Amino acid sequence: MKELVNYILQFGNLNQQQIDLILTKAKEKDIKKEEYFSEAGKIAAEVGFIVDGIMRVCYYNNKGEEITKYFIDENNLVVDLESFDNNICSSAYVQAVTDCKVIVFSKADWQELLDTIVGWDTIVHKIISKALIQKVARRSPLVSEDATTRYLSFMEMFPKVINRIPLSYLASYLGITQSSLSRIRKNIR
Amino acid sequence: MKELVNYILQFGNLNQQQIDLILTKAKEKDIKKEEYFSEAGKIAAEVGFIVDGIMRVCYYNNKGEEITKYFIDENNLVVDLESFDNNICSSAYVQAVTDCKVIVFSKADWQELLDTIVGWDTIVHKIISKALIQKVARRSPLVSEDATTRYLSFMEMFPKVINRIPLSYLASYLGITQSSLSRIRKNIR
DNA sequence: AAAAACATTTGCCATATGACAAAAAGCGAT
DNA sequence: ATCGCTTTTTGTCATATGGCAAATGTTTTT
Repeated sequence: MKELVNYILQFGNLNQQQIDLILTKAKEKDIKKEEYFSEAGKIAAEVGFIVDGIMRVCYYNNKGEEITKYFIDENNLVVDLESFDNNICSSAYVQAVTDCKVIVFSKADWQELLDTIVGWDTIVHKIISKALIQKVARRSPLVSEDATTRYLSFMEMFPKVINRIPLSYLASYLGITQSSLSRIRKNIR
Repeated sequence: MKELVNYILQFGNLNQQQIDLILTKAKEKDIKKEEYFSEAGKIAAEVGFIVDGIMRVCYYNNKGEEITKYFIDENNLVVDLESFDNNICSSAYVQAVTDCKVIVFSKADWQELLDTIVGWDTIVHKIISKALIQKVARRSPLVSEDATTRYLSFMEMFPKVINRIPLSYLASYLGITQSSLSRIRKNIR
């Protein structure tokens, strides 16, 4: 739980009592490779914090292709915000790409913490804003760059991730086919 | 100012006194076509609300091309969050695409409102989260769709915007060249 | 170790998009 | 209406990427 506490304290201060309260609600959970953290068509029920492993957020586009919207790795929150906040069914699902260890909070517990701990809502908002800004910042450049540049940027940005994920997932994240990506890799060597 | 008040009240309740206080800080401002609302290399100094007109958020990529990251139109907030929140220089700039009428708040006034009005921070966070989620949702599909699909989606999503913006801006938003976009338009007719 | 299942690479060809330049159309100022 | 400037369209050709299928490589199961 140490990682979670460190992560939270980056965004604001809490006293020991508050931290302890948060930790009473936290449950460790293992998610095996390829299993789901949350599913499309359901309402997101948990907030998670990835201690170890990589997940991906996906959806099916109108051509029926499975698209990886983004990867989430260690020391990051994983939650389908739109679904969680608004109690609406999600159009996306979150799947473990590798075996994952996560710390989860149920929706009810999460709400209770928000109601109980003064300042917790501010911290949560900061965490979420930062994550969203990051998502936009990562996804946006993909639109205007060519495939090779996208791959190189990804490698630079996530050197630790790139060798732990299947080629096909990365290709769909980058918006290219898996054979194109394979050729790009060959050209780079 | 009616539009601004309506917009705000969608996200939470405020009493008349609180609304009045907010309005004392609000200043109307006209920005002519092609003028800047905020500039790259500077720290964002204002939060704006577009009453009329369209703006675009841009940056130069590493090839020196000007990229339009997104368009913002009527009844939306315009603020460079990363720069505004963290007091860091922005890498992006915001330019009026048409003549614009905006309501602006200086950073100091904005901060004062946050400190004074109970519940205002929650409303602001909701507004910002929603805007960020929307940005991700709009930008993401561009990665995996082909150019024609991107254009059609844009048309469907922003029928009121499409005829008020130059082709070149839209092309850079969609991640294609302006001649490709021109050809795509021809094929659709 | 062999077989089966899955992931990646490669070949071949079709197609979409880019690059560059010129022509055409649109628009504002006089 | 005309001129000059900007935006959009079009032509030509080069190139990147996609689609599909086969071959190769890798991992898992038995």
